[in-house]
Amino acid sequence: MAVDQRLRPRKRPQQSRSHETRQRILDAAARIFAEHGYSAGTTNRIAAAAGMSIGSLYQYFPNKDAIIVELTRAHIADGTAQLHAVLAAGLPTGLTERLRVVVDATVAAHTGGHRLHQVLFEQAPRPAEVVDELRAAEDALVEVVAALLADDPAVAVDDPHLAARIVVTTVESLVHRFVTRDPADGDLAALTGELVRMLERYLAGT
Amino acid sequence: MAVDQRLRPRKRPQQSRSHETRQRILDAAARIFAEHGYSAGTTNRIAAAAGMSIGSLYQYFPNKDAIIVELTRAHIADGTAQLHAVLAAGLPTGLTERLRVVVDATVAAHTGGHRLHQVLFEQAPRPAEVVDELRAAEDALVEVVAALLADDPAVAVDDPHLAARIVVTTVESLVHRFVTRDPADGDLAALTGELVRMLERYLAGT
Amino acid sequence: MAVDQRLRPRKRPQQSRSHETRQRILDAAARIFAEHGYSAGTTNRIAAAAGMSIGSLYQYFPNKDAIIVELTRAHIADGTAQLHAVLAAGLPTGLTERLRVVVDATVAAHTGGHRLHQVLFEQAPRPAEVVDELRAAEDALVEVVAALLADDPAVAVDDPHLAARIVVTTVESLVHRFVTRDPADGDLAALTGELVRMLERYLAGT
Amino acid sequence: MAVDQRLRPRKRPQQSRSHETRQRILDAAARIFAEHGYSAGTTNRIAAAAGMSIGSLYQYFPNKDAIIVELTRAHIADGTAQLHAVLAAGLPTGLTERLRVVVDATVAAHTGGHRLHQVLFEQAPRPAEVVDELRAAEDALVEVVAALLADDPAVAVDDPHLAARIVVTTVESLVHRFVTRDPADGDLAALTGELVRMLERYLAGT
DNA sequence: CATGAATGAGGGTTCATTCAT
DNA sequence: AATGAATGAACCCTCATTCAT
Repeated sequence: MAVDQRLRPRKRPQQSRSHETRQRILDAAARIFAEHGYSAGTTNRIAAAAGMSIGSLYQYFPNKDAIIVELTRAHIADGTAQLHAVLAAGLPTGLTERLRVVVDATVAAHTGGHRLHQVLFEQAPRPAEVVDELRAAEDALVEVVAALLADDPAVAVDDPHLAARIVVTTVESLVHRFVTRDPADGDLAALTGELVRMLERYLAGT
Repeated sequence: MAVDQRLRPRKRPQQSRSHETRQRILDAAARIFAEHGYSAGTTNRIAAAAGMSIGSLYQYFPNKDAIIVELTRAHIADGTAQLHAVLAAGLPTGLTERLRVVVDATVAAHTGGHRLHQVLFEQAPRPAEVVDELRAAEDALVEVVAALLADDPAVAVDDPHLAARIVVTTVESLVHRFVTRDPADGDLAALTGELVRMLERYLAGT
Repeated sequence: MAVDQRLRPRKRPQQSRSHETRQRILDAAARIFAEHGYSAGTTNRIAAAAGMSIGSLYQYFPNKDAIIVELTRAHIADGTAQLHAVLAAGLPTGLTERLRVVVDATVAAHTGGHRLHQVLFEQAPRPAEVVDELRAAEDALVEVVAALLADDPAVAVDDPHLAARIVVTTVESLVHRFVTRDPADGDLAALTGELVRMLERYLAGT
Repeated sequence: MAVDQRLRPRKRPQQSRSHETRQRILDAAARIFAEHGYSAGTTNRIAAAAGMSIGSLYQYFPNKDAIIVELTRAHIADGTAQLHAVLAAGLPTGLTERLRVVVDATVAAHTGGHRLHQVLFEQAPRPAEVVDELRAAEDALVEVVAALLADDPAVAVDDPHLAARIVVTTVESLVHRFVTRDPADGDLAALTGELVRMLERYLAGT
């Protein structure tokens, strides 16, 4: 799995100034992509939004896709961090409550940024590298959830690992669907409520 | 709901030859889009793949998006037809068996064409018209499933309609995920098996 | 204005049939060019408006510009005929009245067809051939007017030929300007009235 | 009267270099349009004639018509400036002499650039914006001439405003005609001479 | 003669990327 | 480092014209 040469950052953040500039570009890119979509989110527009020249932008990122990659990485990291924060904050005791918390956290992670999420995960070309990272992040999460399920006496599943994978995937997929498909707020509540119920029954077994 | 003028077909198949040519273009477009993605799937490439000049292509479709729309429509029609065929063939009696059949049909509908599916449903701009059709097709399916659930004594859900929506969405989303994530065949079997189990437990209630 | 079927000969001589088809094309072209302008007046549109296939059109005219040339020729012939008709109908006796009649005839020749006139004389490329014909027609007209001026005792100009050229050109140019520049009807009357007065004073001398 | 968005210049001349480049494009466009006409005056040809890439051209003008607009504006400004220079230089006292000066100035304004003038005023699509400017420029000129006529004791017209409009239009139209019709120099002199005589008699009245 | 599907050069325009200043 | 003018391949699409049927 050779690292794609084209995507390697040109410059290491040797100085904090440099790091700030990178961040300014990423912030601008996030705004621009969310507003214009992938193909209309031109590098010139991003540079303008970041308040710098296009030439400067290319001193921090070798090409447009490298920006996308960074943005995606940050997005993954954010999601992971948010979930880990929730887990670290201490989960409630009941299974239902736990699921509720996780689903809500996922909804929160999507809300507000789902336009960018859409660009990142639906429109932009995603290099194998990022796909791998995404998979790794998900696998890590599955691992954590599997452990939780194994420890929970209320859970009755044969293969906690498989169950964890289904749960994680289902939450992620459905929440994305629900959030993306411009539902009324009431709808979203009803759907997430039923999602929790489905998972609960599944995990609780007969 | 006026039909989007930009997307109107240019030529009615006045001759059987004409109809074949349209189909040739659509087939070529499906191949090209699956291979290159939406933006790199250029009209010139499609024309070349269809073995005709770019001018000819534009005699049959007014623009690139009209091709996408047609492809999407065909895709929806295919899926719908396949599912209705399954339902018409007579469902088995047990709940588990029924779910198994539906999930398998969905997997079959995805297999082979998931690259195209990805382009159609994730990358390409989708005009409101198609979004509406897609929603209508899904709503119709939800209706059918809701009726089935309401009639089934093994099913214990409060709101069959809501349950049907969750089931349909879950099957669709997860199967797409599973198929897209190039899993080994064994994996796919395990995942769909567990998916069936989840839905079964959900619907059977405590 | 359908010709009574029973009265039409069953078979026409090829020549006249061919002639009618040509005319159908020219009529259609006049409509299309007037409505769409030169470049948007495509040969396909013209063929469609003439109720025939594009292939047939090209059996009567070798290319688009040949149609333009024919149309221009017809336009010139029409204008000439109209003016000659006016002259043949017998001019009034007074100089003012005569000028009035000529100006009105020119306005009439422009009115209604000025969109086509514009296309023919402003947008379309005009081959040298047509330019020459146009000049010849104008020269002939100048000749006629010069003779009239020479015979008219009320006219006091040194060089009737030169005066005729100025008169003809002025009438033609200004009427075209007035008609083209979307004037209110009142405006047009005032302008043509003043135009007549200018010419009258010019010709009457001190 | 909102400025047509499509025609807004892309770049303000932030550097003097930039201003020169704009001018280079306009000069090249003037040459190309004069030589090839509007539709055959392609942006690529213009860029090539300006010695730059097509991309550069589009950094300075958002589209082909914006170039036409700019050229037209410059043309109008030139003509206006020339005439105002003549007026400011002090008109001669006699009516004939004054007319002579104005006609000569108009001829001078046309000479050399009449091919471009033809493209600009006959072939190219003219946005409402420019039409308005053109009309405004003409109206201003009419105003000035009307004042001159009203002040001149040798002038005997009922409505100086209307007379001024006729005079201005006539000079403009006929000079354009004369210059366009590639006459020998002698011809041009004779024609403009007679034009002056016509206007003189018209204005002097009986 | 009529048809209309097929052609493909060429049009205007965009945008990621480079490089001289 | 920063700038932004310059680049040009590539995109989508049009339309006059041809030619097999």
